Amino acid sequence: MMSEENSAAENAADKVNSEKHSPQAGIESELAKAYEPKAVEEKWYARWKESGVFQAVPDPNKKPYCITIPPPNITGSLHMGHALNNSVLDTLTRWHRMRGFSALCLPGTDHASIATQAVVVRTLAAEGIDYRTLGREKFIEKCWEWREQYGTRIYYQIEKLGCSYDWERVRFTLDSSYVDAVEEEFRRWYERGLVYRGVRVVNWDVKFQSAVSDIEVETQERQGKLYHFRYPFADGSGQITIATTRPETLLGDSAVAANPEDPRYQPLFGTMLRLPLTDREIPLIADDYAKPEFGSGAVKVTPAHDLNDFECGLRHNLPQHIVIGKDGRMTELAGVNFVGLDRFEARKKVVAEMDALGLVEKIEDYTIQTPVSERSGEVIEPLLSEQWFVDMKPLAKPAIDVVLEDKIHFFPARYKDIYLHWMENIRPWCISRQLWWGQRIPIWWTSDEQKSGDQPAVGTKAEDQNQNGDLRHAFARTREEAIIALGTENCWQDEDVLDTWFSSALWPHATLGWPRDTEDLRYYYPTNLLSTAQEILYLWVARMIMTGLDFVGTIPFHDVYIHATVLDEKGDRMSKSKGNGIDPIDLIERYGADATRFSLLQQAGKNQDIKYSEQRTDIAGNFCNKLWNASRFVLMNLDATTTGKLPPGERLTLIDRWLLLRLNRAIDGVNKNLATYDMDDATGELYRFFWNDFCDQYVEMVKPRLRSDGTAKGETEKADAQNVLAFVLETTLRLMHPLIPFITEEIWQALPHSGETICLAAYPVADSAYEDPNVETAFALITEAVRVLRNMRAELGILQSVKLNAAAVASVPISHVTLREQGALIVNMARLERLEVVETAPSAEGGKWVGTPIAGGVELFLEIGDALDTGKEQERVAKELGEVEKQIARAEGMLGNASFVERASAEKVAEERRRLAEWQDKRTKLEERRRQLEK
RNA sequence: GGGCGAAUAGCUCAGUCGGUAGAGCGCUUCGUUUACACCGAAGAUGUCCCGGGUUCAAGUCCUGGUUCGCCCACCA
Repeated sequence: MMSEENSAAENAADKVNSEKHSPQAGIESELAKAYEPKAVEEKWYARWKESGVFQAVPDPNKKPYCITIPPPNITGSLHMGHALNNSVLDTLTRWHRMRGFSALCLPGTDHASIATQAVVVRTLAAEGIDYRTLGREKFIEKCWEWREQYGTRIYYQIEKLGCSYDWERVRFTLDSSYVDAVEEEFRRWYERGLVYRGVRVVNWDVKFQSAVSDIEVETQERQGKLYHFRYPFADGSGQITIATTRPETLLGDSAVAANPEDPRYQPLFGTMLRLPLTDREIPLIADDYAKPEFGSGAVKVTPAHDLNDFECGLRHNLPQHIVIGKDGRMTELAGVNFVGLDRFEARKKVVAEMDALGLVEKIEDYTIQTPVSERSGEVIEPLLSEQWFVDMKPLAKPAIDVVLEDKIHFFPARYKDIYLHWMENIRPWCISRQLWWGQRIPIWWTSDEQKSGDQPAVGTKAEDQNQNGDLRHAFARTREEAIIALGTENCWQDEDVLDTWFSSALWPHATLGWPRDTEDLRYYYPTNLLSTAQEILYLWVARMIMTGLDFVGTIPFHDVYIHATVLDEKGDRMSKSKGNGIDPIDLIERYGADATRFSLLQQAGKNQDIKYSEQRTDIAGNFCNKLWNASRFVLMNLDATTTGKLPPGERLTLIDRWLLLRLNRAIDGVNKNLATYDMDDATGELYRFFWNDFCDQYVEMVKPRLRSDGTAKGETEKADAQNVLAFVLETTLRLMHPLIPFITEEIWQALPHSGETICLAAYPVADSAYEDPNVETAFALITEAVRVLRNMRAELGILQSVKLNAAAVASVPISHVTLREQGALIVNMARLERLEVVETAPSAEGGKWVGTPIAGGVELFLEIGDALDTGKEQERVAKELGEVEKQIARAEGMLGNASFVERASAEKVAEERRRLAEWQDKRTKLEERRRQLEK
C-alpha cells in the first residue's frame, strides 16, 4: 500500500531536514541526483495503481466527474493523437480528483470490425493462409487470439503516459454485457421501424467485399479522363452526346436525362435511344438533376451504380441493371463480351469498342473526385445492394435541439455549427457489414434468399423486396428466441455484422452499465466531457448524442472538446508510409512522460493543427529539469524545523508578498484555463510563474536571507524564508500535478506536506487576500532599478557607488520604506559595491553625481569615477532620449488632436496626459544628465 | 461547389473590451555567483498577407481579394 512507500519517502525528507548544511548526504530519493525522468517515473505508476487512488467510488457526498475515454482500436498502438488526447483527459481527471470530485476516467478498447479483420487477414496471408479457407468460426478465433495478444498493449502505453484511469472498470466493445447493450439498441430501433432493410446504392469496398458507410469514404483527386460518347436515336434520326468518367457503367444505363428547362432537349423528351454495345433501347427523360451548363447538358443514368442515378431512377421508375458484381467484375448482365472482366479492364474495352463504332466524340484529361475506402485504399464502387439501414432523421431532431439549447457545449465553439450543419443534412446510416469479425446482426431469417449484402433481382424496386406478406425475419438474441418469433425451426441468423460505430455509439452509457440500472449509471451519467479528434465528430460524437438521448433520455456528456490534429514539423500528416511519424513512447523513453505531456499540452490550444517537432519535447524537458533543480535548491536549504507554514503577515517581506501575489495569480489562471480547456494557457501560467517569478526573481532575491548572520533576527529571517520557499513550492507542485504527475509527486514527497499522495492532495484555490497593488508597484521599482543598473554595467562596465533618490515616490507609501529596506537587495542583484537611498537628489555640484531616471519618478545617481567612459554613456543617454522623444511626440500628437480629447473616454485622455507628464519629466532629467556629461 | 480555419520577429505561436505589438526557440555580447550551462544577465530583430471602409484611434471591427490547410458535397 501507499503508506509504506510514503513513510520511506518521508524518512528521506526527514533526513534532508535534519542533516542541515550537508544536503548531499541527506537526500536519498532521486533528488540527490541529476534529473532522470525514467528513474522518477518508473516507481510511481505502480504505487499509485496498487494504492487504488485511481479507482472511483460513487459517493453521494462528492460531486461526480466522469470521462469515458475514446476507446482505441485493438489494432492500435499509441500515436501522437492519443498522447495528446490522453494528456488532456488525464490532466482534467487529476484536476477534478484533487478538487474533491469523485473522478472516474473509464478506459476501454474497440473491436474495430473492419480494421481488425484487415490486419488479421494480412497476418494470415503472411503465413500463407487464405482466411476464407479457414471458415468463419476459425477466423473469428484468430481475431480473438489477436485481441488477447495485442488488444491491450495500448493500455501499457497509456500507463506509461501516467494516466490515472480506473483499470477496474475497463470495457471492450465485445464484452458480453456490451454485446447485450448493442442488441438492446438494435431491438428497440428495429421494433420502432428505425432499423430497416433497404435497397440502396451503397459504397462497396471491393477489397473487403463489404459495404462501408459514407463517412468511411474519403474523396481523392485523381487524374483521369472524361469520355464523350454519342448515343444514337433508335430511329437513326440523330444522336445525343453524353459524358462519363466511368465508361463501364454504360452497360447498365437505363436512360439519358436532360434538364426540363433545357430548350435543346425539350422537343426530344420521350424519344428512345439505342444504347451502344447492348441490344437495349433507353428513353431520353426530363430531370432537373441534369445541369444544362455541364457538357452537352445530357447525362447518362445508371441506377444500379450511382447514388444520384439511383434516385433519379426511382423518380422515373427505371430498371436497375447491375452490371458490376460484388467482386468488382462485370456480371452476366453486362453481356457476353464483358462478363467476368475486371471493372477497369471493362472500362478500356468499352472505350475501344465505342471507338470502333465511331461513337467517341472526344476524350479529355480530367481531374476526378474519386471515392476511396479509408480502410482498404480501394476505389469505392457504388453498388445497388440490400442492407440494414437506420433512419436517422427522427433521432437527429432531439440531438440538434440539445445543442441549440446549449445543453452540450463545444470547445472550440466553432464545432457547434459544423455539428449542426451535418445533423440537419443527415442521411440514412448503412449499418450492415459483410465481414466476419464484429457483432453479428441479431436478426433471424426464414426465407431462402441470400441475406448478405444481397444484390436484388434485376428490374425490381426496393419496396417490393419486403412486401411478401409472410414474416421473413425477426429480432432474436438466440436460436431459441428466433424459433419462437418466427414460428419455425427453419431459420438462421443474418450473416452480416454491425458497423463498429453502431456499438461505439453507446459508449458513455453502455460502459456505465446500460441497459441495466446500475449505480454507476445513476451516479456518473451524464458524463462531463467527451474529448476526441475532429475526424470522428460525425462518426462517433453525433451518434453518441443521439443514442444517449434516445435510450437514456439525457445527453451523454456536457462538453465536447475537439483537440488539434498533430502534424509533423513541416505540417504534413504523420503516416507510416511517409515515415514521418513521431512515436510518443519513444519520446517518453528519452524525455519522460512529464515532458511529453507538458509539450503536448503547451500546444493544445484552439488551433486545428499542431506542428510538432521534437524540439518542443526538449523544451518541456528543460522545464522539468528546472523544476527539479530549483526543488533541490529549496530542499537543501530547509531545516528540520521548517513546517511549510507561512510566517505571520507582519513578518512577510515585500518579495514574499510579491511572490505570494504571483502564485495566487497563477493559481487563478490555471484553474480558469483548465475550466475552459485552454490547456496551452494553463501551461503558460505555470511556466512563467515558476521560471520567471519563482526561480529568476524570488530565489535569487531570497538567497542572502538563507545565510543567517547568527543573530536572533537573522535566524528568524532565515526560518521565515525557508517556510515561504517550502510553502510556495509545495503549493506550486499541487498546482502542476495534473499536468506533470510524476515529477511533482517525487518532489512533493520530499517536502513538508500532509497526505499520502499528491494525487489526493487539495488543489490550490485563488485567494484575493494576496492582491496588493502597492506590492506590485514597489517590486516593479526594485526590478527596474536592478535592470537599469545591470544594463549600465553591461554596456559601460562601471561599478561605482550609487545613490537612489526615493523622495519622489512618497505617493506610494510602501515603496519609500521598501526601497530603503531593500537597498541591500538591489546591491546584491545588481552586484554593486554600495547603494545609498537618499531623500533628495545629491548635488550635481562639481559634476560628481549624475542622475538617470527609472520608473515612477525615482532617479538613480551614479558617482562619476575614472572608469566611466563618458563617450559611451553619452551614446547611451542619446539613445534613450530618442526613445523618450518618440513617446512624447506620440502622446502630444494624440492630445493635440481635438477630436481625440473630445471623443475618447475621459479615462483614456487622463491616462495619456499622465503618461506625457511622466515622459516629459524623464526627458528633463535625461537632458540634465547629458549636460553634465558634456562638461 | 459549400462551410470552416490560418496568415504577426529567422522558426513555432500568443495577442481578452479597438488604445505604446509579446513569449519560447534561434541570434549578438557578457558571465566557472556554493540548484540548474538542460543555467544566468543584458541586448538586437516586425510592411501584423494585400486593397478599401468604419473610428479620434484598427493586428483587433466591416468589406473585397491573395495564399495555405481542413471538413463537407451526387456535377456526369
